[in-house]
Amino acid sequence: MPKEEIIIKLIPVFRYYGYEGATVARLSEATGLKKASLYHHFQGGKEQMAQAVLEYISDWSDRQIFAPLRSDEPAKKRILTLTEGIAKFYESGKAPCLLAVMSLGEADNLFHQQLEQSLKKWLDELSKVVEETGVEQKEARLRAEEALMIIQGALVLVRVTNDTQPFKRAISKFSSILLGD
Amino acid sequence: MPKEEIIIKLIPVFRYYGYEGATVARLSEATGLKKASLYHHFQGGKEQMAQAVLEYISDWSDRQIFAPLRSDEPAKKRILTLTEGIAKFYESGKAPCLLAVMSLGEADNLFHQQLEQSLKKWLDELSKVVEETGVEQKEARLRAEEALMIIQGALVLVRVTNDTQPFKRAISKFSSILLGD
DNA sequence: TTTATTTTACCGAACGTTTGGTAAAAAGTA
DNA sequence: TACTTTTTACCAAACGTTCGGTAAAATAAA
Repeated sequence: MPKEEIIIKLIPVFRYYGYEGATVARLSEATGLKKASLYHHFQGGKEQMAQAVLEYISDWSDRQIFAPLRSDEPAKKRILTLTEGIAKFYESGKAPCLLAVMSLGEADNLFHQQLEQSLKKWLDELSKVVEETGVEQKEARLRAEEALMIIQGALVLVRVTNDTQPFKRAISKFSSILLGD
Repeated sequence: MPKEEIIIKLIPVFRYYGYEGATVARLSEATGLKKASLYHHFQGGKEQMAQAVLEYISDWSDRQIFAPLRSDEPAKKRILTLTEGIAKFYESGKAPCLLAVMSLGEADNLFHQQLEQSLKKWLDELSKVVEETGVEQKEARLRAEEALMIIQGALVLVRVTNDTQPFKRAISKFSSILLGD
């Protein structure tokens, strides 16, 4: 099995169970590979699997989220495209955010630095495109921050209520916050 | 040691490590009681400890958050008091939300129903007080929802960035969302 | 044949939990 | 009151299970 395919199958386990809840047994079941096969591909064990998943998500974001955000289209249109991307990224609110989930417990000790860096990238990239709509730096930063908060908060609400409606409203708010209504 | 004192010492472990990360060893260390002593107080084991913690937080919220929200003061003032209460509840953003943390992994299977009920209470109580400021039901509900999202999202941002500033801004937004600016 | 991949079988350590017990407090009895 | 019994609170040690991880053998691919 190609490594990328393995990683893709690992992702939802870390996403839904968190680092400590993502046992090697579960990771094995999700990939269809026996434990020892996983250790063949990831000699660093579970930590390396999580690392690979984080890197994969990071690369995926670069390609699917951030690159389109720097296209030559008008800033406002790029923000609307981004909004659709976010909805897919979080599967309409049904998929927890890996970043948020990994910022708890032991995982935070292991990965804090890159989690922080990933979030910083989100803030930076969002800020930048908002600035390009003619908003000054400070205000743009605040809007990026609030937009991310709304999404992260929506993910929690959806998880607890089993209702994706709040996420849809959050997605709508997301773009209106960035665009300033 | 009084049971309440034990529960209070259990809380931060579940809050910071999540259900699966909250090992009995950690719970033992946090309380100062040996494992077997914990099992003396909680025959249902770790699951019962988490249950007790959830109930304690629920009761605490009733007394410290929701009761003041139904006082005889003007609705706007009650909302401002609530805002201060929230800030304390989450220790200015440094303490993760137990509800959000327990909505992941195995804990969600065990406690989903009461987590859902707790969140519903937050939405209901917030909606109600917003309605009392003269806002119609549907709009009040949406404001309550957005206010909770902002707080939940802020907790994630604070956790990842180690910066409580976003939470302070979120707290400010929280009341302005409920009050309609 | 050589190399890469997967599997079975297994390991020590940590997991949540239970056992068997001590010491002190509470309750019952005289 | 004093004595006995019961209950409560706690702990050291061990339980069976599952954890993450490894070694050697079997299989597949080149």
